[in-house]
Amino acid sequence: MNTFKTQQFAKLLKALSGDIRLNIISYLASGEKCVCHIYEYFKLSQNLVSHHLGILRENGLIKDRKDGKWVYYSLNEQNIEKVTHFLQDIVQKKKEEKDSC
Amino acid sequence: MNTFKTQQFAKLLKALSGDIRLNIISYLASGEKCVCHIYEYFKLSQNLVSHHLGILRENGLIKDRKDGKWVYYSLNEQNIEKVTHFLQDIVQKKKEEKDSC
DNA sequence: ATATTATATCAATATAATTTGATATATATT
DNA sequence: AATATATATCAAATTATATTGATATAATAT
Repeated sequence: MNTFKTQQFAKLLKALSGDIRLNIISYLASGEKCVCHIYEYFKLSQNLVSHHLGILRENGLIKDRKDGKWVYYSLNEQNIEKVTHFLQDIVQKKKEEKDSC
Repeated sequence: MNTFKTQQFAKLLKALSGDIRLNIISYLASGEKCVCHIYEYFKLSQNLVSHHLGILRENGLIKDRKDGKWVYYSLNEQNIEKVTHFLQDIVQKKKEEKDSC
């Protein structure tokens, strides 16, 4: 079943695709946040948010920074952009296909 | 839990995020294909591919066109681009945040 | 009319993701 | 040292998604 590359992006897209996780990503666009701010903001349990942050972190979509007892999370823009570029390339390829008709 | 808009995009991303579905999307970048070509290309069962095409179609990510007994599928670039723009906006917002420091 | 081909759908099962509750770890405060 | 706080992790339960096999529909060909 096709390329390793596509499989990798499918994994990244899956990580982004959860309702909670996409909201967290959106929230982090306004800057670095510690876990407690995130779960208070969304009124979700600490362990649930921690779990979703873990998935985003494991997939390289966010970065973590520890300071005292707090862990601050922020966007890893470069990897998010890899996803947008992958999709953009597909759309672009389609457009070029059209031009050559 | 946050905005309707984010929820919608989470749904679109989920539709894109399956390994099979993302491969189909990639394949359709090279032009319109009928269902039989798609499942033969990937060596998958007809009903499985039909199911995944249904999900992509319901989410507006691909378009269908019936011709005789064939159904041809093609990318709905506009809606795919809505997803990339959504993600791009998040990254952009983060960058602006940085600039103002 | 019958048979064939392309696609979709349905029901059952298998697999995976999410959520909850409990506990562990590490840091900070008293 | 004992307590409190922030975060992570684990196991169990719930819910969602993927896959398979069987059947339905609709168009075409004989």
